[in-house]
Amino acid sequence: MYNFGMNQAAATARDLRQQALADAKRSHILNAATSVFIEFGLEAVSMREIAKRAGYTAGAIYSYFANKEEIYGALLAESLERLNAFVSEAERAISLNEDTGSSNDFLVLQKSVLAFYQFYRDNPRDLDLGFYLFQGLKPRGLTNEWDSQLNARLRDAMRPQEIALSKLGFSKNEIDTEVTAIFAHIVGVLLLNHTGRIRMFGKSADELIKHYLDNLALRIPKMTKQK
Amino acid sequence: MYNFGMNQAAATARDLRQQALADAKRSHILNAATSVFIEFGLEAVSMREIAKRAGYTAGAIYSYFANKEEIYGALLAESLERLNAFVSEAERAISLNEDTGSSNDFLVLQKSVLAFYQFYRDNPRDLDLGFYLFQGLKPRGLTNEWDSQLNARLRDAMRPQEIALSKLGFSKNEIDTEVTAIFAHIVGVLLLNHTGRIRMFGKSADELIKHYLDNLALRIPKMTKQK
Amino acid sequence: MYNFGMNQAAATARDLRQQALADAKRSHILNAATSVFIEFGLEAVSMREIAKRAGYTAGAIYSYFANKEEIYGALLAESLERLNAFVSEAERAISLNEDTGSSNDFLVLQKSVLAFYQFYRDNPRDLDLGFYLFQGLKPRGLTNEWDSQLNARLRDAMRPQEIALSKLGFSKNEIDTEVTAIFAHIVGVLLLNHTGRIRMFGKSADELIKHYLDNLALRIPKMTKQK
Amino acid sequence: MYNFGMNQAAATARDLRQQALADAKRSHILNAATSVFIEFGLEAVSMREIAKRAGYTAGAIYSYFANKEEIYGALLAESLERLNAFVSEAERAISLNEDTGSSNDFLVLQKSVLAFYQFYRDNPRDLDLGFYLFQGLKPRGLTNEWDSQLNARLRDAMRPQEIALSKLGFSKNEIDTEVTAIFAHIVGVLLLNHTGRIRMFGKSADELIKHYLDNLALRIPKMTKQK
DNA sequence: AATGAATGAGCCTTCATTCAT
DNA sequence: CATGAATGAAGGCTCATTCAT
Repeated sequence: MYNFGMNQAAATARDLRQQALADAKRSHILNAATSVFIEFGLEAVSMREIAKRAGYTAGAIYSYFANKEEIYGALLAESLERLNAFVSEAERAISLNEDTGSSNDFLVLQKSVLAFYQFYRDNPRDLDLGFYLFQGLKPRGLTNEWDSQLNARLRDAMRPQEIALSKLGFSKNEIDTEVTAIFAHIVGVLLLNHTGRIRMFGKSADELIKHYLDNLALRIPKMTKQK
Repeated sequence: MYNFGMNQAAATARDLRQQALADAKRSHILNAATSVFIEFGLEAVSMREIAKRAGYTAGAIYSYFANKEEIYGALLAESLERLNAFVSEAERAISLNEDTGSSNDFLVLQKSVLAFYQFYRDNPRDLDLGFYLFQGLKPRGLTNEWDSQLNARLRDAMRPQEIALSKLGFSKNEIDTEVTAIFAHIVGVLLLNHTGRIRMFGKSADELIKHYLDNLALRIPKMTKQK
Repeated sequence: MYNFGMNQAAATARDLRQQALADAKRSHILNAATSVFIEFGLEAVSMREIAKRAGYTAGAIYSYFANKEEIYGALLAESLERLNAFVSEAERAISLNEDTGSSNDFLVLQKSVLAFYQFYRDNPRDLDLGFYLFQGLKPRGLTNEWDSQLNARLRDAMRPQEIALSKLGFSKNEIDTEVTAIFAHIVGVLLLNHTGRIRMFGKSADELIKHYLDNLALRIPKMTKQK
Repeated sequence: MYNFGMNQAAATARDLRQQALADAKRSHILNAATSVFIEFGLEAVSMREIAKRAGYTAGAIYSYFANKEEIYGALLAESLERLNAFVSEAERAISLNEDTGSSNDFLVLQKSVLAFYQFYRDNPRDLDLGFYLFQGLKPRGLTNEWDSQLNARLRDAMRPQEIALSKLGFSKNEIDTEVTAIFAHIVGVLLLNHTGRIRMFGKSADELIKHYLDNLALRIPKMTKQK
């Protein structure tokens, strides 16, 4: 009520500090969850285990997350952020040494696709999490709003591809098709690769992605027109 | 155990009979497991539930399967059998009203790919199992030999595609690449479809598969040569 | 399947024995529950505690009862059986040294009411259970059928009163009213007594019941008529 | 804590102010508890819930109440206050349009009994609390002094009945008996009604109370004498 | 071979309460 | 004074697995 000798700014500052602290702890718990997840897989991620890793009692976690599904959701969100950061970084790298001409558009497309692919290739646990996103999240933990937001972030990571496709002369409808197909293909290849089943075919994941991109190049309207 | 006054031959005959009986019961239990699985999904497949369906007690199952993972493995094998049966059936259907010419080879390729895809599209539970094969199976349930055998059956289901590709003029190496790519693509599309995330892109699974096959047609060596 | 050297009768005998054994264990668990209940009250009756008393693991209880509420229900049913046994016994005691005349009918009424009252006065834990019956049982544990059955057993315990009232000339409607009023009064007195609040009034429970019966005597149609 | 340069009088004045403040806050918390209790029942009254309603954190409550049981006790006291207010109000309503004569005394008795009954009939949550008072309150929350005080308030609510009975010619001893019996009867009827078990008898609570009052009328000394 | 009892570990969650800040 | 983090105990329940019979 009373605020003797503490001005509004100080109070706000304290709130901010506390908020930051809480965020840090949330983050700490999330890290614990991630480490359990990495070490033992998703089904081992129990509240008890997370708490143990984080140095807490099981009950303490509930100060930060309403339930288990919310933790999963947060894990997922964080993963998608990293994906986006990675993709953006790749895009920026290209822009820096860009030259002109439509050939560059395809290069951007390539790099964007590759970045998406490589992120999951090099971070297999995020792939697992991604699969979980696509399958297991219970309604409680994944409200429609949450769901939309996560979907949106996933699409964000594919935005560069869309833009590149657009510049390359694909129509709106074609873009949707190609982007979806690219996504599906990457997912398929990643799954094959991640589970080691790809050995069964004697091919490498990188090869397959390259193959797909090469064939995609054959379908580029602008290039085709130029012919 | 004891073998009072029974000669070796008789004993062997009895063993055989008993073996047959045991196999039949194993099969019976597997059927029960499958039905639970199909009806309620993989996480509902508990020992108790399987046993109940099979008309047994939970404990009884352990006379036939060492543990739960072994059942999962067997479930998987059975699923792959059904996949192969479905694909073979599709192939046979084509052969019956076959006409001559290389256009028919592509038709066979198409039908083979579609059969593979449709099996999992229409039997989502088997898709779940398939993902489980690729991910969750504990070593206990999946010995190396088992693994190879399951892999082999999976490849069997893609054999018709390989043959068709061969007839269409693809080289050995190209065949491997294309088959792997097809497989990856189908898997990706199925995953997208199964989890409903495909809606996010405004495309249908069938559309995507058709799109892929259409593009594949453009790469057929024989057809290209004919031009 | 096969039943070598064991005739049907033997099999049945074994089933019966097993059934008896299971019943005995159910009963054992119920006793454990009762003892916990008596010692610490209803809210201390947890599955873990019951199990501990019974010498079991918590999970083991679920072989005999589907859930906690079912245990409560069984406890209750058993309590009502004892109530009925007690009331019947009191009734029989009267019949033995019965003399004729309507005065005897009132005696029966008195004894019936008293038996009901005394059972709960002398078995306060059954009273607690009874209150629980009337209040707390969750739907799961108390299906409508269960509920009806328990209600029926409760009414059974009041049947002697109804019959006596009938013999004493009360009409059907009057009987219903009086029986309900008697029941309510007994319940109220028992509650007051059980919780010790009755001291607040400087009266004893026995006194109050006597008072009620005395006043009831003044309303007896046959006696009134005789006047 | 510290009292730098402040004389005793000033300190006392401040203490008083603080005491008043603390009382107000206690009251505020109690109101919150009451509202939770009325809305969701006793078992929903958790420290967290109370705190939330009061705009506090759970921990803050402990500045005003030693523990949960103490809150229950206070809740009870407040409930009894409302009961008394209701009964007094009913009494006052009669006094206003009073006429003379002994018939009015019985009317007052009737109204007093009815008010008591109706309060709990129409406020079932308070009935729950009442039962809790009579049963569940742990020693911690209910010191002897507390207990006496609550008892006293309960008796207060029956004072009008006692006075009316006295005016109607009942002796001291008879009054005690009748008041206790009335209380017991009301409690029994309320319990039956509240739990819905009354349906089992095909009677209504109001009917039963009326029945009891009618019979009580037959025992009124003054009226009997007049006859 | 099959039962059914039993275990023991595990699950998520809730709660009153304490305490440093 | 009030917060919010944290505890620790408890709650009901499920499940794969084992084992005597």
